[in-house]
Amino acid sequence: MGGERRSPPRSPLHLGPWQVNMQYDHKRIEQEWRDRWKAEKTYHVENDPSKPKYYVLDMFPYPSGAGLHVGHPLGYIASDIVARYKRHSGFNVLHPMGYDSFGLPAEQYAIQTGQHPAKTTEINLARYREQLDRIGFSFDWDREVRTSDPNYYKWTQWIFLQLFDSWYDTAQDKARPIAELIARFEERGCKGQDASVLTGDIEEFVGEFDAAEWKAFDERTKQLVLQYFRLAYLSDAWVNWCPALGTVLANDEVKDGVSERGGHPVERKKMRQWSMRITAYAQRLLNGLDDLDWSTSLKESQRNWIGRSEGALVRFALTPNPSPKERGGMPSDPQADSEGKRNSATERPAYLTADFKSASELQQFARDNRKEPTEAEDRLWQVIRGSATGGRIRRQHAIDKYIVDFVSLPKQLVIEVDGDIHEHQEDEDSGRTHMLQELGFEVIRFTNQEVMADAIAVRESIIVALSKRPDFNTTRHSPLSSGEGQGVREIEVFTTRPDTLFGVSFLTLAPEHELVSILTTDERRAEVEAYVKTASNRSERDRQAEVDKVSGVFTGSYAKHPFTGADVPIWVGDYVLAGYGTGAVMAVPGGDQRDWRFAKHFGLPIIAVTEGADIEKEADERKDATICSEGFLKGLKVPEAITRAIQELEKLNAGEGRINFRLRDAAFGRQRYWGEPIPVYYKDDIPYAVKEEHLPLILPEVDKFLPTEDGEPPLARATDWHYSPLVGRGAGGEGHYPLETTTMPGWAGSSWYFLRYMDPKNEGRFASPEAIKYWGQVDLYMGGSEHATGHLLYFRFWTKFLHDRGWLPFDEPAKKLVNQGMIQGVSQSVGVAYVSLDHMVTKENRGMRIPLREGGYFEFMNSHKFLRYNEEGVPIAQTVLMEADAKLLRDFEGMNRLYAQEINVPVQVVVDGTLNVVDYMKSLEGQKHEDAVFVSEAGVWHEGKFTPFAGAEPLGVRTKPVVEKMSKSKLNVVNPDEIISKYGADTLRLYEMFLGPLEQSKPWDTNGIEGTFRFLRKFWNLFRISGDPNAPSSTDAPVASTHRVDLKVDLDETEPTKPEFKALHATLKKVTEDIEHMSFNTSVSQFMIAVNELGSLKCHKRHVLEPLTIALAPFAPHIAEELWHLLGHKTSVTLAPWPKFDEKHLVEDNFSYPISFNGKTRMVLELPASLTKEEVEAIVLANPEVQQRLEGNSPKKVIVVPKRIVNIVV
RNA sequence: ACGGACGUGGCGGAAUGGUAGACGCGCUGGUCUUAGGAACCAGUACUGCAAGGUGUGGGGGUUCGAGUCCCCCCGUCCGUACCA
Repeated sequence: MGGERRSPPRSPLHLGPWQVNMQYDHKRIEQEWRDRWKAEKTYHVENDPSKPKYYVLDMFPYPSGAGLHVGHPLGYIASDIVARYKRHSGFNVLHPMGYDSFGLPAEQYAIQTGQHPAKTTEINLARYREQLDRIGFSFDWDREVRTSDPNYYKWTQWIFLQLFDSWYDTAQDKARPIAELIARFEERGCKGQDASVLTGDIEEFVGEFDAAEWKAFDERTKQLVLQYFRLAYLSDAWVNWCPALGTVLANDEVKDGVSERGGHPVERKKMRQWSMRITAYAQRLLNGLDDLDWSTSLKESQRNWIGRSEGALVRFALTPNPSPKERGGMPSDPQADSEGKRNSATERPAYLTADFKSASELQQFARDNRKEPTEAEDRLWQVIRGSATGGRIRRQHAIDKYIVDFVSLPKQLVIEVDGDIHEHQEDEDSGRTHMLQELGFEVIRFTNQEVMADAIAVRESIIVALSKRPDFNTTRHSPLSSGEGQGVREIEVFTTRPDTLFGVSFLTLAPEHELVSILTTDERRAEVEAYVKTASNRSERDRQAEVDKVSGVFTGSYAKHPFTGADVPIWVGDYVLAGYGTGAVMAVPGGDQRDWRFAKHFGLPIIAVTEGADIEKEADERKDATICSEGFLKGLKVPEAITRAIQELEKLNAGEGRINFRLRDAAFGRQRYWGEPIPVYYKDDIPYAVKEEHLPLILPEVDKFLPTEDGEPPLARATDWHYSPLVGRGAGGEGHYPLETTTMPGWAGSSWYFLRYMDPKNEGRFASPEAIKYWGQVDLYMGGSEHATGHLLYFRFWTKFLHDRGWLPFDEPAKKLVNQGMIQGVSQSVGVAYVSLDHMVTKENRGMRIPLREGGYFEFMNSHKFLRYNEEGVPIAQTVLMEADAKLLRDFEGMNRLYAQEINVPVQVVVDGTLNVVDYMKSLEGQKHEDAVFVSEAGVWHEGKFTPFAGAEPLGVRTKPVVEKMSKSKLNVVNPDEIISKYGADTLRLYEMFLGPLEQSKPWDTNGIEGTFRFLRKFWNLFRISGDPNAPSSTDAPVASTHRVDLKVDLDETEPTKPEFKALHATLKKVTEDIEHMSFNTSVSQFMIAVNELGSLKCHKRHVLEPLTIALAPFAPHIAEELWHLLGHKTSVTLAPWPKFDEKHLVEDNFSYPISFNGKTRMVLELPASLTKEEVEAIVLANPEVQQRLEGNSPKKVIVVPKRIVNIVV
């Protein structure tokens, strides 16, 4: 194998056996140095506190099976240059690499092939590593981490447990151990502020209780209450369910209604689900952005994703008439869990993200409406609440005109507890039961005595009854209303413009809003239900596509305006999103264009709210307008009016200032196999943490990677998926409890990996405090902008959390972040048409004609020569490929029964814009267009034969280049391995950097690479290297042996001349500055300039070439290392100190002054650089050419900027 | 629609408010070669025979001086997308 690497350079100069001029042989050099670096652990990094540290990190790659294309290493090369540069500059540099090796693609592949994902992942990693190794990165592979390694995910699980064991204390504004919350409950219970649950997607909230009540709760109830506070929590939440992938996805994993990976449709589904309370950190995630050195676009993306908006929550009281109380419903219990549909992350005051009633309001409510729940009801509630029955039971829920005791909505099962009242009202009860059955509900009844005697037995009966019911899971269609245990009193809306309150002419509810059915009057019910049904049947995509269509319907009900007391009609409209704010808006057609369009469409009143608005034409959304509404806001500017309106609302207890976030809590459980097991077991259906000493909880073996027949996640297939706190994981039995069967999402492992690199082998902690203190934050984080709202948000969230709990001294992971741009591919496209049979053989018997570029036609005659036949010998449609020339295509499209389009052909079979037909045909063997007819300007190809038009030479089909994303499916992928074997890794590295600014997207053009390759060869030749090409190469010797001795340099040891020094130091200066500014394309240019200059100066001096070699080392490490050793050094160039540039070599005696007249440069005068302004002016004006240009006029003004320019104003 | 980035030769792209087009590709001509898809030399924004003139998406402004700063418009790309 060494022999092959030693193969002679492409054009050896046959000067004789000895002292041959040795040409740059990248294959030999690169292989040799890669081996030696590995053997000598050149890039090994110690945690060495005596040296300043620098942490350069690349975003965690997920190695798919597809392998790298030339776009992938771009960021790695840039970060490697910085890492190497910092090392030369005296820093101890941490520049690690590892793999995000859990994930969906490997699992999908496993399902398809039956192979264990660990195995296919291993293969992918090996291939990825091999490709990385070829590029010459300075990674310390001893620090490699893999998220799927139990030694790694042990700590991912540990962090999960920390989150499970924490709650967010809004007073201290940080996460605290849950024990502190328990202590607080024991001391003062849960009241007011404390009772506020903080979350986006959670739909329940904790009632108030005092210390005594807390202590009286049984263990189960306590645990259920704590669920509402934990940062990792289990709840019934609306999730993005992807049926094709069989799992839940986080919001950032869904794009345009389909999964980001694979593009499968995603639907909204309500599921019991692990979530992460990232919403608690919304404000801090926002604030933290200000101090980060990240690109503005990335910070903007995060700001938009978090979506903070300030405004007010306004309560519109409902007019009495249609309220359920008056319609015969029973009064309700405000202390029971109030659902109040919180999809929003509405907060108050700072970080509270759930909606909740203010204490005063609750009390008032309680006074008005309190219904003492019977003891039996309460008893039963304690045992069936939450998820005790396997699904959620709601209490005191309004159905049609009744309020039932308990109901399971998905199962449409009503549970009634009959006390004395019912016994006296049997007639009425049977009517009620009948009515509920009409509505599709089953009703089961228990007596007070039954419940009091054995509530658990009653629960079991309920569970049995539930299990017999089909799963309706159609909450939004059910004729249900306001939520658990609460009569409808008001509608809450969120608005950013409370100053426009006087312009409210109607309210609009989202079709999914829970008040819709209860507010709908009987005469409007049919219409409203039809509308809601249509709206809900439309997919997210349809809805998005039809944003300009106005639709809606009136419910028949009215609300009261908080200021004027006027009746405000309540409408339903699908322009209101259920998921944002409260799912209801106050419509101000005069101030909001969406409301305006709705009002215009339905003829609703449009009230002017601002001065100077032309409300007939459009709404006035200006934020600097003056309010014109009569009343206390009149004459105020918008910002002042907002403040004033909020004050007035608060006075009336009709609303208050609010901050609303768009950010939702993140779904954390995946119904998949290939991920970290969530270290939780269930006792009595309550999740408990697996003990730390039992971590890692190893991913179990399963027979198949598919869900079970009951739809349980794959982990449920494992036979040993039980846990005992005493002995750990086991097969079950006494004292063993079932373990959680969902696994963590891909982002779990990547949210903290930067910490593990600091101390990757630590068995006692995720990383030692010393290592964390030393390495600290990432100094440079390099990666793609596609992670803006996913990884980078979770990454920051976990860091802040670990900081809160005292594990980290900093609360942001990466100070500086750079997004490398994409390298785009250049696709080559041709036209394709499918010519139908009847067109070919009929058409007035003329056969098929193809119009040609220069006019005229090529005719497929009636010979059927080009027809394709199927097995029965019947001719079928023929594929025709032709030049992707617009005219040609157009002509095809215009012809009957033809279908024409453009397709890409592999870039490998295109040379200089011409498709090599023969190669292409070969690549298509057995595929779609295998027997296509190719029509080019010169003739027609068919079955490998060329039929020329008169006099034409055989020619391929001309292709059209299109710049687009580089991807396998677009057939435009350029593989780095091919580039490396032809030009070497150093050339690849230089060229990728040379292509353009790092952060910009730019197309890859392999043709341009020759320039950088030539540069390296020229640089090599400056060293005048000679040797014996037949001498044994050190590549045949053990890798650790000393460097080969058969090459030598012929350098000039004398002191460099001034121009030589200048060429060197100008380069050192520019390159140093450019690396600091990450402007690598210009540093490569500068190296080229230097080499060109030194070449024309015929400079072969050690004192010039040696520093230049060090400066080149970060960019082209292999050649630099080789030359460094040829210069006589015994240690790696990596250890050489960075050469300092000296300004004195750049000082010129003379300066060529551009002389401009009125700013336009007309001539250049070389003058001594030491001259003062006045001297320059005098000399310039005395110059005859200047005089000639002045034509005797004296200049109005002369501007002299020393060593820069002279400008003469005439 | 909103937010962000950007707009310079045939192409990728240079240019602290100071000679626009560095460097590279491509192209043209030449040298050397059996040959060139090797190497080297020269040229290459546009226009004009030339002197010269014109040029950084368009228009306006600030300045002695604008690719660069400010305002308006046009266009491209990337996010987000009825967010109240």
